[in-house]
Amino acid sequence: MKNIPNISDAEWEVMKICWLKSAPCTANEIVKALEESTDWKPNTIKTLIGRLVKKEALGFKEEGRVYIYYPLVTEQECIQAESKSFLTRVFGGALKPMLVNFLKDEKLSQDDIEELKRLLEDRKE
Amino acid sequence: MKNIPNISDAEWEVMKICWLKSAPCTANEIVKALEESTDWKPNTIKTLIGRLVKKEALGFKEEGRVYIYYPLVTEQECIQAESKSFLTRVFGGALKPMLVNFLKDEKLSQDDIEELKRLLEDRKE
DNA sequence: GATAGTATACTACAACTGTAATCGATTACT
DNA sequence: AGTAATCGATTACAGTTGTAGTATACTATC
Repeated sequence: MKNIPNISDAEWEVMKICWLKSAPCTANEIVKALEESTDWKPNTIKTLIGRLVKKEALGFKEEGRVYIYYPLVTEQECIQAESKSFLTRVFGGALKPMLVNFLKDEKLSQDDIEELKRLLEDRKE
Repeated sequence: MKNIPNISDAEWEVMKICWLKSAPCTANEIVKALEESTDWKPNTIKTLIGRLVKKEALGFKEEGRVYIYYPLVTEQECIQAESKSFLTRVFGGALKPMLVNFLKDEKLSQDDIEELKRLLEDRKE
């Protein structure tokens, strides 16, 4: 399998934009989107895009005068990779203790709990 | 509440040793322990310890000629902090999607599933 | 007391990150 | 044609991290 590059916190925000929009987007579209959720300067965002290209997390095509960018890695792949690294670091790779920890979280609603339970039900053969 | 310092991957390994041993331990004890699980040079480990002291994740007392180190933050606190940052970055802070993601993991045994289900049961009022 | 062994402290250095400013090329407007 | 606006490329710069080497101070030994 393809190996997923490390994506930093700030870079992750850029990727999220690109994943959200199904179509490839220009640097400016990314900048616009991020100016709503962050207070990063356009140059900062350009830098992040550049780094993601270098890491091969984003690809681009020249379209006339501008570049249009598109993800080279899927959100699922990245989530899996990040999750694994988190799990390894914090829980020594042990899935269950991690889940136990989170299932205790206050913020789960009764509905959430129901849904999660159903999910577990389905896993039983 | 006290604010938890950022602890890097490598530093986390050092903290795990300190949390494991309930008693405060010397640099050498930490080095010994880590030489079994990693191939870091003693100096590397000393550096990590030093950084953790500077971040106030570890404290120390001089005990004759050597220092003995002890955690200033609990494992629980750090796990919570890391978990939160992971959740925010990767899942935009949404707990349920994260759990859904992990509950689908292949590596859960039937027993695990049972236990997790019981945990959820207990949460229902 | 000179020397060899330790312990901690200081220094090193490149890669990655967050955060941007500036440069150079091109285009659009006047 | 000259000038301003725009886009991507290059450069900047400090803080963190991984990974250690070197220096310094103290102690134990010969």
